[in-house]
Amino acid sequence: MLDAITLTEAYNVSSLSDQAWISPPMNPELFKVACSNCNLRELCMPVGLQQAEMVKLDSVVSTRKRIKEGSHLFSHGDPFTTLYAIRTGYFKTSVLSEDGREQVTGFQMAGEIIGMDGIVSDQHHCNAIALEDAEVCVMPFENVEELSREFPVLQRHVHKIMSREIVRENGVMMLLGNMRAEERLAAFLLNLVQRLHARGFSQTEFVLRMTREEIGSYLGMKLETVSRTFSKFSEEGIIEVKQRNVKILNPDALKNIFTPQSCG
Amino acid sequence: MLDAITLTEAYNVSSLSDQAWISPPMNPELFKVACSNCNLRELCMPVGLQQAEMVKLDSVVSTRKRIKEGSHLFSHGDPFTTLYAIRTGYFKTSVLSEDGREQVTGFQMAGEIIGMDGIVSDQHHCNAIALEDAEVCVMPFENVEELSREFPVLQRHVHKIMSREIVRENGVMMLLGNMRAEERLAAFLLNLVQRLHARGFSQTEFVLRMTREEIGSYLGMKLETVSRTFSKFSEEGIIEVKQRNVKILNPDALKNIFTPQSCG
DNA sequence: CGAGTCATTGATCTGTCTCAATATTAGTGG
DNA sequence: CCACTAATATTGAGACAGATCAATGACTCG
Repeated sequence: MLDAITLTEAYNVSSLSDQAWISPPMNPELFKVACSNCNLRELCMPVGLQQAEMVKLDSVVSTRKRIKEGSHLFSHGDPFTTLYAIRTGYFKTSVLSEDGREQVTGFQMAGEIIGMDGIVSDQHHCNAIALEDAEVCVMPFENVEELSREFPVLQRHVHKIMSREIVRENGVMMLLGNMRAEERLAAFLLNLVQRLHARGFSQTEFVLRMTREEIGSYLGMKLETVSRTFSKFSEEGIIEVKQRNVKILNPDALKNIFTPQSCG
Repeated sequence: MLDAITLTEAYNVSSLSDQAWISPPMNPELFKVACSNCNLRELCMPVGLQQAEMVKLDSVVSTRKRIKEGSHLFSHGDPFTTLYAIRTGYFKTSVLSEDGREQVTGFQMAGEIIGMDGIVSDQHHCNAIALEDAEVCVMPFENVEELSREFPVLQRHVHKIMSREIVRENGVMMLLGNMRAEERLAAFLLNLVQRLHARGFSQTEFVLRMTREEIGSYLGMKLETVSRTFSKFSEEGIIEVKQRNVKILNPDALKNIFTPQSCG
């Protein structure tokens, strides 16, 4: 069985780091069909399951589904029936206010679970939109619940996934309620890099999958402010930015942005 | 069996509305010991359970616990073992940034469940602090999970409670990311009134349990701005404010505050 | 190559913060 | 019961971070 280190190495691109601004390797061939044989199993639904349980989990995943860049995996109001595990590609989730303002509530990547917003009222509250061509595992929630009743380990894992989302959103509330523009962007970049690193990508350079406007919506600031803040970090030698390509030159400086001052 | 209407009437104070600024009736005698006989069962854990299931649920609630105003039910870093159902009193939950800034993540009242932030890492991420003397039902999470495996209805309910929290936080993100000070306070008041009404209290007048600073922390604004916005609503005849006593004179005007403009 | 989308940068404006002073209320002890 | 204190709330004046408006530049894709 692959451990986390092996997984990391399988995706590691640091040996390619002399080629600047490369895209992360998103070759679909790397992914096997079943959970029990999936490269993402250390990050995704099967975490902590025994082999026998994991084989059972394979039966939970009913189908796979491809989503074209820009199209909706689900939309506000859609009936909720299933959770989705992201295999490849990136998503954003967002909510719309009654008067049409969009708030991006998160950016999701491979191994992350989306759709939990739909459980409470059997219909989705968010929109989930692919930021690039993507593939997801369809996990009918009935199946998840049934298997959860059988396997306490899976039950606990499902609870942890939902709890993690609650805690993540607490962090976003801290960000939106208490931080200045620079702090927000620094927190965003650090979080992104940390999650990419957990998937075996470089800790220093990556390609943003979202526009300045989407970043701004997520961080509660205007796209111009996002752009200006990127430029400021760049002038200070903390990062290098070319459009959506970002290289972190001084991670410590990014972490030291945080000082108690006014918010927005 | 009491239905929701009966519950509402049991708590209704509208007949006392000529006495302005009264406190909601929080007589502990109203509450019976067991879930199966609790006035809050239409709002709390037992929603949708059959009598037999509810009797079983009684065994989940191991003990009750009293918390003095200002003291912590749990704190960041505390080991997580149980969820809590609020019987009486109000709580705030908050997170602290590394440099000591507080972000209030929510205000909770009778019938609401807190502690779910602890599941993901077996320790709490939030602080939960009583805003007045309070009483909670202690529900060891092991028990909850065990009974969930037995009763799909309870399992689904637990999932819904967590999903509801995710959706609630999405709403707060919208508020913090996209709304002006007036909109934030209006949304806050409307939400509070709606939840109080569901518990049988007046739709028009109530007593705030939290300081201006705590409201401000929750809404991502300074206490002075909270106070000014209260005064503005008051000058416009939308509400009447005397310190923590609030009377909503024109609910429609509150709902019409929302117009797409700049945020914070 | 051309049109549309996305990003950058500048100049100005404004909502909210900051600092500061005062008013109100609740709690305490004599 | 009333002073005294601490906590909380209100209000004012000025400052500033980020929004807005606007123009230009860079990239993508058919």
